[in-house]
Amino acid sequence: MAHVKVADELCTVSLPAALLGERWTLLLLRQAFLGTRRFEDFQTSMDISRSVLTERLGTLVEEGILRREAYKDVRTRYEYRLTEKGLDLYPVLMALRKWGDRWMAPEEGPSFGLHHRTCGGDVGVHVSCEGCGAELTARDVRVTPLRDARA
Amino acid sequence: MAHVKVADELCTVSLPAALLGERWTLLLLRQAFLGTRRFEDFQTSMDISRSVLTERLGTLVEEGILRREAYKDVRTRYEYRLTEKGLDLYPVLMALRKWGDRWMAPEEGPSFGLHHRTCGGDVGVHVSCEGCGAELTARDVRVTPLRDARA
DNA sequence: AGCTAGGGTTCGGAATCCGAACCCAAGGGG
DNA sequence: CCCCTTGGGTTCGGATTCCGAACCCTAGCT
Repeated sequence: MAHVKVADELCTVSLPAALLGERWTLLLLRQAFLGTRRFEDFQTSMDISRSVLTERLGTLVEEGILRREAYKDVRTRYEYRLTEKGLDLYPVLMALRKWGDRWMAPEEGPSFGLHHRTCGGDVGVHVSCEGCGAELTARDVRVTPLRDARA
Repeated sequence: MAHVKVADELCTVSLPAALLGERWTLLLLRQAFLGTRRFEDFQTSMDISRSVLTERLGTLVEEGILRREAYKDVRTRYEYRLTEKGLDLYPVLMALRKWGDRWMAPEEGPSFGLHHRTCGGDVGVHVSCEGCGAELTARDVRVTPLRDARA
């Protein structure tokens, strides 16, 4: 594997990476998956500045990952909820968590547990071959530049 | 699911998220998985400033995700290679790519293909139950705060 | 002796981030 | 009727971080 070069603007890893690799965005999504929906709750639970939070929520809405929706509490409030596109980021967060559990876990273990709602089993994340079903690591995968490869 | 609060410093999602959510880090890892190893190659392939690259490579080495190693070319050079801890981030990158393929792919499709080296099959990423094997979405998972939960 | 290449470091200016203060609309209380 | 509170923001000045460009150092090559 000799230093494959790809055009960033067209790479389906770098596009999401640029988005999620912005400060706070991943944390914000973690909160969203934990059920946080309101501006105030995001702000206090993550300890982010209000201006930056406004901005991040804004780009996530623009990107179609969150949806801003009015609803009636005692009066009109807004909530930010994951769209289908947003929910589809679940594997990314789970992969992150698996890695965190293994390599960065504090002594006391993870701060919350995740279990299959119906059978109680642990949640796993696996990279596998759609063809033969084998579990794959980076070494088992061949990378083929499809276009725009120069060196 | 009513807005679970967790201490950030102890959460195994936010710890890695803080690390990977730093600008450039995810892109750098993508390059690493594509086989890039040398300072110059990282710099030109990602178009990152040299000072920031030095810094990022430094923190990744500190974190034990990359290893800086001297080797003999025509003379002594250095390369940055993924450690076991680094290689273990593969599922994160794959999950990112799957999502990118589905939601941000340019017209022409992804810029490179990934296939199982031995059977040629597509690479998949799945969140599933370790107990019953069922494929899981966010909705199928119950979150249980294990400690430090306050509201 | 001078040139080149890899791998950095060191600037000063530009873009981001932050905390704190402010704004505004809609109830609620007195 | 007036003031207070709450959610959801916006605005501001100062502190960080980022960036590009220039510089440095070492070995080999010519």
